[in-house]
Amino acid sequence: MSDSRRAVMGRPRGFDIDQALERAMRVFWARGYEGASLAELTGAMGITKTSMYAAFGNKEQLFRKALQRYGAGPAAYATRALEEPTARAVALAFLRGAVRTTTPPRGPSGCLTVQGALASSDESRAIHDLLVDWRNDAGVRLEERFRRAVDEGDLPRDADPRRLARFIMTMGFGIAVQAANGLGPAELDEIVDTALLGWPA
Amino acid sequence: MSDSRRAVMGRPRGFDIDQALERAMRVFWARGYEGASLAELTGAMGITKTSMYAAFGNKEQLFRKALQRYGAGPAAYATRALEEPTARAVALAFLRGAVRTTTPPRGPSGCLTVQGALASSDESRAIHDLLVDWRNDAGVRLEERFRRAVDEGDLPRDADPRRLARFIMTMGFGIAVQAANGLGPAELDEIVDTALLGWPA
DNA sequence: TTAGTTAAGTACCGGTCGGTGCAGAACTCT
DNA sequence: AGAGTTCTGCACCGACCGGTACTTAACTAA
Repeated sequence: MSDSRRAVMGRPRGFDIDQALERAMRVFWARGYEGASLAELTGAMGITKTSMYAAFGNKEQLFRKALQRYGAGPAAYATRALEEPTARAVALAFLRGAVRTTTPPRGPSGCLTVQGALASSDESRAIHDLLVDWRNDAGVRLEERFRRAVDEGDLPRDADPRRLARFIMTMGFGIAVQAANGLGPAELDEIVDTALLGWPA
Repeated sequence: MSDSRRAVMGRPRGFDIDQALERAMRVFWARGYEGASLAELTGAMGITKTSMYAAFGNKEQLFRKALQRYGAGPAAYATRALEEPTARAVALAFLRGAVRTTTPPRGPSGCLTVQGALASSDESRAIHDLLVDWRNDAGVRLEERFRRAVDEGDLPRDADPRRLARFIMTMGFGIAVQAANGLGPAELDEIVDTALLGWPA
């Protein structure tokens, strides 16, 4: 491994592919999949359409790569939250993370996976479905974590892990919309506190 | 008033303008503002582009009329809920209404005001802002209702009406996303029950 | 019948969409 | 140096975008 220093043939790429992807991700985040035009994407990436196609394939694959990067970066809080010791701490960390990510000091408000393609025309059905799966996967992982919490006695025996996970996911999605509506982190944190008032002891 | 039977000059309109608007609304609901093309809109409306422009002005005004119709029709639950006798009943009616409207037996899943233009390119910024205002207005009306509930002693003196309203709105938005994700009314009703567990006595 | 008014259908507008063909530039390998 | 390989910039593609000019159809008023 570590061929990164191996000399490669041909003209070397004239731009940082990671930085270009980061910028594309932010455009998709702000505009959604269909709302982001190639002109705006490549403009923000600082490269031409030709270079984008050579490096990423096409717009759809660029979005898929951007979504991967989003999951590993801004949305990593969702995975980290699962490591908290109690179900309540998981829920709190998850929602606080959602608040932080959807209200960055600079950068787009909201959540890429929600803004990406909630509604869309037929051509981008593939992206729409990809995002549905992405969001549902996050819910399933939360559900499994809560199920473990029941096993560990950290949640009451009669608690319904699936239901709790869906509730937390619903709050997360709602937070994304509220962030797009202009609410800031302080206001959203209040909402999170309110949501957890009824959390099973 | 009631000039509807007055004879009007010129060739009579060959389609039902109300029905056409209803169909346009459903296309916007499913596709969002930008995702709905004139071709698809007029196709569903059963008229030509020319007739649409003559009757509604342009795409943006068609959307505004469709949004009005949405507020008076599918989204009327939001206003009706305010008439419930207690704050808790208001919250429950609001969320149950959101569930029903976002999961119709036939017709698009989700909420038109959320799917419409969460993320969008610059050209449709006007529609984006219109929807932000629409959603925020709904929150303000809920807040006022909860404030009244505090005055009437129906909510505890220390309850924060704005915070509660924002929480309920957040749940409503989240429900819209979950509906778009494929959840059905039964599952969403469970989520609503979970959300109201911590509602102030 | 004729003039005036409004709607409908066709054919078209410039602009932008995502995507490419091609020539040349910049590199490695022999 | 020369061949082989890869990336870049420009010009361009057909398709579709929202929107419109113009002719014709269908009505009322005189």
